[in-house]
Amino acid sequence: MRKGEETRTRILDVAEAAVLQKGFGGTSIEELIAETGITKSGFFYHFRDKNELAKALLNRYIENDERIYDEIFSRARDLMDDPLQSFLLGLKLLSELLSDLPNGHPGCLVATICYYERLFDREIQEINRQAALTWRRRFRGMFDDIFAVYTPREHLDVDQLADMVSTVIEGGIVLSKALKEPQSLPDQILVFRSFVKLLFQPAQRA
Amino acid sequence: MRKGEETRTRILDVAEAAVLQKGFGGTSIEELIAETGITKSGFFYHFRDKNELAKALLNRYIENDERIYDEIFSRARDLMDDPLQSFLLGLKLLSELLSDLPNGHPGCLVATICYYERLFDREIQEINRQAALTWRRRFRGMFDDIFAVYTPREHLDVDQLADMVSTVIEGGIVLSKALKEPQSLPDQILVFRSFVKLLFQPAQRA
DNA sequence: TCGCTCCTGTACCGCCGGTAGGGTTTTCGA
DNA sequence: TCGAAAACCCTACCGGCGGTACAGGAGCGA
Repeated sequence: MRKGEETRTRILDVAEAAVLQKGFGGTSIEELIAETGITKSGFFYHFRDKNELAKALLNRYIENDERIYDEIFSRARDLMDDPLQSFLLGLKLLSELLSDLPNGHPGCLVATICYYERLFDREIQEINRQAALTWRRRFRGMFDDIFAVYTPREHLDVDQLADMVSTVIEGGIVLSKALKEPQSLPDQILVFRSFVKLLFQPAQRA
Repeated sequence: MRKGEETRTRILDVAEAAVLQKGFGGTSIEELIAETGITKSGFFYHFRDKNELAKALLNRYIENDERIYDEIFSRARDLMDDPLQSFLLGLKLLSELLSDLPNGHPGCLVATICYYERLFDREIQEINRQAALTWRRRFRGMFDDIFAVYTPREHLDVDQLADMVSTVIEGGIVLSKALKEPQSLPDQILVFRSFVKLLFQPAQRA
């Protein structure tokens, strides 16, 4: 029971790092069992096939992702009463967290799966879709709170505005990886932060 | 000569569609030769290995990508004298072009390769990096022109602002694919367009 | 007619995903 | 403490795939 969980976790750890570097197709099961110090039979005891590994990997990734967002934005809310200031602080904290990663963001599994769609069954694609929808709901809630207090200088759809957070993060990850500049991702988040600040700044200024 | 080029192009066409749907690892050479109606020997006559196929694919994709941006933004410049208005129009045209794709954007090869880095040699990674840097230079040039005329309401680094265009496009593609909502990508570009408009809007307004 | 481009055909190698099935140790609850 | 379930290991095998090797042939321009 306990031991099984641990081995399973170890496989997932190794697999996650490999998949984010080489994609699913580029990650072989034989390489995973070699690094985990397990046999092939042992692997297939835990996961029926590669698809089930992908599902477990994705679910764990999403869970962890949500936990991080929860922590950051609830801390921001504790420090700032105003919904706009709280959101802006959250973006700042997120940017700092990403800046502190020594090798940059390792990559997003949701994005990886997007570029692999045909290889996986509908269930995984649906998990992926739900993850993106959860992001939308999360940030939409924050923008709703902001709209209750502030009037934007430009009319924008709230869902699209909420999606912009995910867009900037996913796009920032891609750009960071392509450029081999880990700092790009946190920088892009701060640029987006400036845009949000601008959007809710009163039109008339002294 | 002529015939060879044609076959090569046909292989690349089939490969590009397959790679964007399943990634490189998920695309088998055997499947490519089956669809192209060629033999394995024929394939390896044109490409030494999968890595060379990837290189040819990437180079062709980037070339085509550049051509599209050239067309859109030069048309926008023809229609608008003002650099800001011209850029805003360009974003609009880009958004419309992407809206008209029946199945949404098929995916960006540069992003695909990012998530596959370890599978390819340094040369391909460098091509990828140069592509992202070319995007930066292109949009930086446009923002430089805008800064010559307008004063932004918030101080932002020009390179980071230029990168934001790529970020939004790449992120929009990922989100579009994850959500299975093709309209998200053009929508996100328009949200970004509003941000740019806001950034250069005079502080004082009637 | 020569030679080059552009292939086809055949045979083979080793890796990988996955299956099958038997055997062994570890763990934990009754 | 004992027994059963959990958590593996071992061996053998299959078919697909990336890639190699090499022989040969059709078409075509000089």
